[in-house]
Amino acid sequence: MEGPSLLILKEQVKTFKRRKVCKASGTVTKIEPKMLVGERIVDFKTWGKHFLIVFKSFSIRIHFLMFGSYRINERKAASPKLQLKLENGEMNLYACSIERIDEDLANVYDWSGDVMNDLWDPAKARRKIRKRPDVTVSDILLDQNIFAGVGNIIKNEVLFRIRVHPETSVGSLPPRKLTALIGEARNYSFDFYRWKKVFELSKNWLIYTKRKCPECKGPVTKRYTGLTRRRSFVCERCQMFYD
DNA sequence: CCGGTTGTTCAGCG
DNA sequence: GCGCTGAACAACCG
Repeated sequence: MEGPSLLILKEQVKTFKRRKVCKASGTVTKIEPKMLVGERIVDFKTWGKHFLIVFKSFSIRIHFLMFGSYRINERKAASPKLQLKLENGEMNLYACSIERIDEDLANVYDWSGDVMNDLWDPAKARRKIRKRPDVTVSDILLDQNIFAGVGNIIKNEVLFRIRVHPETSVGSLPPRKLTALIGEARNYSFDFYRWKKVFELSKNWLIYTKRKCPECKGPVTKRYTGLTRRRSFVCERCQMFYD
């Protein structure tokens, strides 16, 4: 689950804000669900792929990883990692990682590193990238310390949109291409968000899982790129290799 | 029905 | 102590 999906979740639970937890249960082991009972939800926040339930003196961090899912005021067959019953509804979280954060969130998260946050700072991202010229664009986009919220789908679509090959090292990018990469990481994330809300995300993929390039109609090749070895779909003709 | 994956952490190694 | 690799986990789709 990539960053934009968490913004959608945040909207779906906003009616639970300022509500108290009436019941809490689940198979989670890192926290004791019962400790949440009686606590009032102060806010919901996201940082990249982290979904944060903020209580008065602590927060709960949810990470959905690859297979996590949720239901709001609905359930599915599987037993939830965490189920919260509020005064006005319920939230069911499945197959996710759940941790308690006792520190002040301001000391844990740098909001300017989240591509979808109002405080996103592209110049700061650029400075971080400049320090690691040998890293591939594939790996740099997936680096949560630089582009929190970007996942493998966003990576693929951003690289096609700016016509850069996934195996290009960031140091060899012309300055304008680097600007485009940073800009499109945020820009495509918002397109992802808008399309996902209307169930048209996959319909709008240009390169991800595609077999034919939408531009030149040539073949799309599948590679496992960078140190992360994540899937990359690439048009070898349109996504020029700068090196 | 099996293979693959919108992701991350950690053990084990040299 | 480091950087690197691969395993582990998980659930659903095609």
